[in-house]
Amino acid sequence: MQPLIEHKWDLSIPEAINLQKELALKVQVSPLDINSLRYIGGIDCAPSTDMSKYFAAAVIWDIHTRELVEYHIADAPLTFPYVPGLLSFREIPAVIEVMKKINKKPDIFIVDGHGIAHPRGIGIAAHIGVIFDVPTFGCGKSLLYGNYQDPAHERGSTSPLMAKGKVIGNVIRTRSNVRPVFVSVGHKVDLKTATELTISCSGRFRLPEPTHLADKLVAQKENKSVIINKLL
DNA sequence: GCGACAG
DNA sequence: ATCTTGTCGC
Repeated sequence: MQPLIEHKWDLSIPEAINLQKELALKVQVSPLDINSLRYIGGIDCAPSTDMSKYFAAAVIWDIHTRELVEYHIADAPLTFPYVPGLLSFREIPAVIEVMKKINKKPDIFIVDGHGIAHPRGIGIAAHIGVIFDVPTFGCGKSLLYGNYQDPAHERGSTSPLMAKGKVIGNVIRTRSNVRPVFVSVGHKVDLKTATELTISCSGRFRLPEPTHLADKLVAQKENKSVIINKLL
């Protein structure tokens, strides 16, 4: 897979913010039938120990068999600082590299991070969706933007994530009595479908299976040879 | 001006 | 993201 929209990544912070405002205009929130989704992509990233580069892991998980069908890892130089709201500029260069290795294009991608639940409406999940023009949504482990009431403690409970009087995502309890995850649309999908998919991909862990697997895979970054056994 | 602040 | 032990609970 290759990005359809290409732009510079070595930008100053003000330039990056302006680019986000432009790209935010291209974000599409549209209905997507959950029954048409079988191959679910999962993406997660992590910096190298020496902080000189960033690794990105991509997995493809079959929601029918509930098994991993493909996985890859890649890296790219780390050039951008961590600034809340500008995570895309640190991680997407590595994501572009793993995407190049994907053989079977997934029906949708779940990205570790936020979608439109972002100060300018374009978190990393939305940014990836826009430049690759594929369905994506974000599943973050903590809050970046918005307000919410804690959802009930039972698995499957949800509570709307709000900002400026609008619903920008859902806070979802994927496991009973465990901290919830923050789901927001990225591109070419609707919140209801993203929410239902998150719940149907979860159960064993706090994170939905695709993201959980990508998380475990990227954690093996520096030793990428002994991973196969431990992952399957 | 004072907090908040994905990974 | 990462530095970190034991411990509580399903």
